[in-house]
Amino acid sequence: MPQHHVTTTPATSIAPPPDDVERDVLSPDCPSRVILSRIGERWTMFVILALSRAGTLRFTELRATVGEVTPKVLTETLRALEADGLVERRAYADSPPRVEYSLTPLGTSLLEPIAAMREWAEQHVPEVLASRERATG
Amino acid sequence: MPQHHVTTTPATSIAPPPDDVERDVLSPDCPSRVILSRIGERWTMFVILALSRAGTLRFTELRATVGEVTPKVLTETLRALEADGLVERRAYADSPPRVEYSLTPLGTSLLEPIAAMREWAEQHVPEVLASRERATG
DNA sequence: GACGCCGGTTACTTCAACGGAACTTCCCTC
DNA sequence: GAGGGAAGTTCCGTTGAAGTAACCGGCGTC
Repeated sequence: MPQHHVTTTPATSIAPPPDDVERDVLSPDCPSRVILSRIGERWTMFVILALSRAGTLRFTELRATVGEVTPKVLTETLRALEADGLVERRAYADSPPRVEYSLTPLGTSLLEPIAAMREWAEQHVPEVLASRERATG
Repeated sequence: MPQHHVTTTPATSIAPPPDDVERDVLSPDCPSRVILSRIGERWTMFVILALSRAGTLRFTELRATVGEVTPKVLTETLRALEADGLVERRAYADSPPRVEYSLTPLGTSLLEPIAAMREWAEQHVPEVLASRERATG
């Protein structure tokens, strides 16, 4: 007895022609969403910042910088960054194998907006955390 | 590199005292991670941008702007943003109920780094997507 | 007195991210 | 020929965000 023909979640087409901002941010191709969801992933920022300071790092060096990422997850992170053109992977046919990772120019250019976000974060996240605590803890 | 008694996966405490950048970005309280993982969530940017343009919106207005978010998820998103002090929720004892959402000053201040990120995204995400496509598609 | 609206809630399911542990290949050294 | 090191891969399990679908409570209207 679906009294509520409220179509619980229909809403398709109840929206007035949404302007570009709203539509944009919902699209899987929305530029902001593409990049924010990438750098919002657990280990992405770690890799980018580590490479930005070191210039070039090998797989095990990246891993040794923090003892808590498993090789599987680090590989996934690096492959994603490589696919996005943000990180370059250079493999040498040495033995033992040697693979070096570094930021591409594109990856380097991302450091600027990241810095802006970091600045805001360092200034304001204490407020955010305090507010979060007030709301139940 | 003196220490190569590096065991395969334990890695707890093999890391040399990491400097602040690396340690920081790993902490759950790392300012950057706090804010990036918040705005990286599926609907957060939508809410922030919609409120920044409209000033104030009611629950159903937010929902109507795009017909694809369920009330449950929108509620969760708004509650999280409210707990973080980024969004303000004002409920009126009217009938039918009326609830208005708007950005707090803190939430408004976040628009600036978001704009920087959006600018980068609009300039460079096409490259990212092209690169992604090259890598298998 | 059922209907509909608003702003939700509750219960269940699905999916991708993340994590743990062990195994692999190639070559080198002991 | 045992072991080691680099850079992974494979299998499996957990978790949490997101989605589906349905229900609710006050109130004003028909």
